[in-house]
Amino acid sequence: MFQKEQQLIEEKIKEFCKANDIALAELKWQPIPFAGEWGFATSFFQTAANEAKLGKGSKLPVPQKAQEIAEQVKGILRLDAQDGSVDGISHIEAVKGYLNVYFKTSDYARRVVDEVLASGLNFGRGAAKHEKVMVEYAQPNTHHSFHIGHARNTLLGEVLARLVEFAGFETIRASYPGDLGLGVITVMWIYDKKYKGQEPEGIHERGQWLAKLYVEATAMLEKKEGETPEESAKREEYEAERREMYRKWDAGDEYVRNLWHVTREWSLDELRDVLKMLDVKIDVWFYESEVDEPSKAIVDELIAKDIATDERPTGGAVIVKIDEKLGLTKEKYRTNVILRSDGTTLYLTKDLALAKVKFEQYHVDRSIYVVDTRQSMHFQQAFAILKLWGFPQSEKCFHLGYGFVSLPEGAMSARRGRLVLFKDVADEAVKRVLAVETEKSADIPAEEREKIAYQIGMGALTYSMLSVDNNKDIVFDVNEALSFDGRTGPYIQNAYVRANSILKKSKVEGQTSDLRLSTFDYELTKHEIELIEQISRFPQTVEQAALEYRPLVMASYAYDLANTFHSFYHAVNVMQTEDEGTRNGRLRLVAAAKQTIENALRLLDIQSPDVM
RNA sequence: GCCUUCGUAGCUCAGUGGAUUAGAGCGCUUGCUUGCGGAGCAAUAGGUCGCAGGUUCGAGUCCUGCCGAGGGCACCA
Repeated sequence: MFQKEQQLIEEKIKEFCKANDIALAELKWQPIPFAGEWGFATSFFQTAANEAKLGKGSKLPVPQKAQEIAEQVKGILRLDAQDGSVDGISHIEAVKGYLNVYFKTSDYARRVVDEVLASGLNFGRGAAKHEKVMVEYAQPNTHHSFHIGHARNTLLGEVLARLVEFAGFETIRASYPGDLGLGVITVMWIYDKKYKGQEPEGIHERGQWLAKLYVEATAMLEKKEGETPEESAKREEYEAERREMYRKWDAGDEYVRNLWHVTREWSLDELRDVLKMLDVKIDVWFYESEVDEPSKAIVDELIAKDIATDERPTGGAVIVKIDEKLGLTKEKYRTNVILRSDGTTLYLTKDLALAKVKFEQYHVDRSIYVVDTRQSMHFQQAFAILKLWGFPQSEKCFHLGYGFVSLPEGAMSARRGRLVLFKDVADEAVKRVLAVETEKSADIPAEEREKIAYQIGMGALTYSMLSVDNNKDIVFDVNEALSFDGRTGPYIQNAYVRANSILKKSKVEGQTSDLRLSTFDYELTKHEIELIEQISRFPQTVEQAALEYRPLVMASYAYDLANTFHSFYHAVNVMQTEDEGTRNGRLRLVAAAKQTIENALRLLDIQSPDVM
């Protein structure tokens, strides 16, 4: 925001150092980390260290030397500032080896608030990056149900997509459901055997029913301790039936394929509804079943290019000796199979084929995979093979791994049906918020309450998933996830509601342009200064979160911003401000804060309710 | 054995090269509602940043080793 002034000062420092033969190190600017006033700062420690190494100048310890340089620089800058050549700067200080350049508060406040209100929903949006990013997430298996672990995956992916999109990248959202394999066949087998023709009412009931069938089927097929010969025979008979169904599916048997299509659609109906609940709009659907057959073609290509080794003639598989092909002497990526000896494909085969499609058909420059951290080896191998294959994009492939979500009683298990379903948690969230609403917000019409309860409840759940760094495991506790106090989604939403409430009361909602004359030339309190400071950091936070692929950076920022607003709210009473100019300035500041909170929440896939 | 993630307050977690005194939330203790909605604010207590070396003017942050925990290592996904 003050690049011009910063540049000017930088020039003067360089001139000074050149004239005085000081080996100036690179100037790194940062905001002054003290509350109450703002500006930018740089240190001279590196420069002082350089001088010491060269044995030049006074033999002071580095910190003192840095301070000496800072003071000298301050000396020359002050003269210029008094000449009026550095606009918008109030004063300059040399403290502990740092040069602090302070802004004129009224100028700074006006610039920040003006920019936010002029940009609105686009405040913080980055300039076009001219690169295409594809984020792959929401890859649950069909014929199961969407649980809380899938929710973490989907929210991380969606927020990442929103971040890179807002930061200026052209963004494609991709989903890759696993719709084939033994788990899928198992559900179809028991359905066909025991429940043919049945179909529960309701999208979620029907999807969840499939997950229950899987549990039942697994129990029927699992070997038990001390089973009788009759039981063993029964179990083996079931197993044979399941194998036969898999064979028929593979052979394209019409009946089995039809059964598969119908039941798969039940799962996808449920998935699509969950995504709608999470406000996620997927652009491209890659089904595992659709990339399976085409992926076999790339195996031949990799053999022809001498990247893969065909050991089928000796009864083996098709493998890639990754380390050897890369010329590595120490084992790192090792060797992996890309085609089984029986000619069927693997996870890796399909991911390689899919990557090719992403690069060649979708022209993706950066490819991000939001997948469980346990698969990091798989992705390292896949990216290494893509590099061997000659795709320069392999350098910009990124696996956003995340720790798995478990329950206080242990890991979730689809086989045993020990799952916490997303839909159940969402319903519980709404129930809990409604209970609070009824108590605290009796004035809100009943028909509105349900909608608000959903926004708040999902805000709590979503924030709880995003406020932990992605590489950490989460032990899911409903009471923690749906907490409304402290560092939570509702806390941030409440800051938005309060800002909204002030604006509504002051009747300037939607016509803040009438306050354009406010110039912030009154003495700002430290709470106002901190709020403006926090707001001004939003654009760089967007940039950082997007380039580092870290939703947590934005989640932390949103909390800090809300926290600063809540403090401001208590310390400064806007409506009771007597001086009209001051009150108008504060109203504009509240409008800017409201806008920034809304923009931050939107990036976090959390809604901003007007009242709560 | 090799690779990888991690070890910060009683608990859950931020902070990953620079600024007094390492920060939040929960929990504990205590104030604040005749004020724009208290899902809030303010204050107090609580830390040899796993251990030991090293690099650096400067290390919770980088490097090495050790201890402890999780995850992964060719025909599952």
